[in-house]
Amino acid sequence: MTVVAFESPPRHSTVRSAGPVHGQVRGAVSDPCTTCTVRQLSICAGLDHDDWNRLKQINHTMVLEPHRLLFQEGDPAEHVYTVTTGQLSLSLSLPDGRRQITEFLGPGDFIGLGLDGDMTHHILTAETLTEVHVCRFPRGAFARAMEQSAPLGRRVLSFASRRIAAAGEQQLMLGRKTAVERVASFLLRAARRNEDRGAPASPLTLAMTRNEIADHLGLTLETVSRGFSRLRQLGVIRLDGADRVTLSDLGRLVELAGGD
Amino acid sequence: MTVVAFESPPRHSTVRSAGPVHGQVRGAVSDPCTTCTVRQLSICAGLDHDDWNRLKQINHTMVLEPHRLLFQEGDPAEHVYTVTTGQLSLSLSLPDGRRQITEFLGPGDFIGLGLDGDMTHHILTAETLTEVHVCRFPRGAFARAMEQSAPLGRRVLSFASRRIAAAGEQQLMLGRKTAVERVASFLLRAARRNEDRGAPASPLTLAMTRNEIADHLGLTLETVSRGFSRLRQLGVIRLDGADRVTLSDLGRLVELAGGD
DNA sequence: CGGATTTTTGAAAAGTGTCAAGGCGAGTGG
DNA sequence: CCACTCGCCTTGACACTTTTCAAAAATCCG
Repeated sequence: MTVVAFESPPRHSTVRSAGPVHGQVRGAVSDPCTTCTVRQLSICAGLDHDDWNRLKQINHTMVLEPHRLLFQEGDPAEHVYTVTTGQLSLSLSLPDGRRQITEFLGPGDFIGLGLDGDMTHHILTAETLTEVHVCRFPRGAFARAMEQSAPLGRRVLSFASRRIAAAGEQQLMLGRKTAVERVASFLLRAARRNEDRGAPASPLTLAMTRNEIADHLGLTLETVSRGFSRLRQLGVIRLDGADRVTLSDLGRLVELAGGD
Repeated sequence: MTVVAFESPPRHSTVRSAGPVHGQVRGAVSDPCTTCTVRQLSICAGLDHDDWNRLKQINHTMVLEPHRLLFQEGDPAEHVYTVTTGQLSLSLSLPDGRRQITEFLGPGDFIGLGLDGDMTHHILTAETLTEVHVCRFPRGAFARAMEQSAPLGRRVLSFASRRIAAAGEQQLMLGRKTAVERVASFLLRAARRNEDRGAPASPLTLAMTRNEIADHLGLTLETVSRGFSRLRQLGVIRLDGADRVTLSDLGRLVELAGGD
């Protein structure tokens, strides 16, 4: 990533440690999907059996190591993906390196839908946080499957709608919340995400570093760290290592998050 | 809008002047569309003639005065709209009144699509800046029309995609740009929007107040004003009154916007 | 023209970023 | 098994940007 020096660009999220590896091979591509079971595809997209029959012919499974790029801003967009295992980040960057992570994705999420027909290149970067398994579909074939199956089309539009709603929340957070409120909001969303998957909300394990959280919350890693410390002092959370967080007072956490 | 006092919520975007009127009648609803011509609907959604035939039966025209709410967060969402004339804002608020305007809309934009089937209530507030004309469609009928017409479906998904892309840009701006960069970005987007409509980019007329711009950029109105002044001092823009802006050096404006 | 609203500008305060040092934990090699 | 190294996290002190509070200037509109 080229770093261009401007007059006095705030350092903020400039990459402080070496960037991720981004070699020729971006992940191992297995043969047409033998590992992608109906259950997995169902996790992917909530598809019914018919949809699966339509899609199973065209999908591949990919396994990516941590800290690999699935694609970058500007790459040609030839595929759509659904995550089955692991977590990754979607981000946008300014020419001088400042980065904004728009979303953390996990099992069940689509990647690469934020493009209509004329847009042939990715507008953001997808990077793995952990080892990640994805199902990959050629864009065209996926679009055709979508037009043949009204339920699939609805599901995709519904996913897009939820992304727009989430983007609005994120904008409210970035534009109007204080540092502590942002950290609290972040933990709250992580907890709700756990619950949506049927997992307990409370002892949650973060797959991302303070720096990545900072790039998501529009803060610096130091401020994020101070946010965690503050919440700990207030008795709202407990930290067992940097990545294990127990939420001891959810009601108060909601208040501290801006009450929403 | 109820204002709840918390410990020490930063004032930021708290409404400083009286809120907008929000009476029983939110706009005059005319008879099934006589004023909505094919051309207008085409502006609305880029629809072809068949789509128009499908939709013309179910749409109404509404005319709204400036500073009226089309709907609010929490209102039941029964309709979808397209704007034919005027401008309005979409916003989200925290319980204590802090507000984030996620988008300014104008002719050709959809309103109310950010909801899937299960979501029956609006998650944001739509407020007119100027007099606004919209075409209104019952949600269900619009959804049915969408499933019958693949082009319409594609167009809606494409619109959703562009919104997601725009939301990403906005998040990058809110999370990572300085005050001056935000103001510059805002002007640049307004200019590009003009160009997209075939209008000249340069002498642009702002329909929104400094306070509304501030709520869009995640700043205070004072900081926005200082941003305009700074850009004027730098010779990048010229101001004829607060709402008429001439962009005298577009290249430099792009640099000042973060170079993107 | 005059009152109200909005915008601009100034000065002080607050919040967050920057720089710097030290700590903790995981993985490695002796 | 322990010491070492490396990366990440935490904490402190200070600087800087933006907010807050206040007042003057400009603009709008009857």
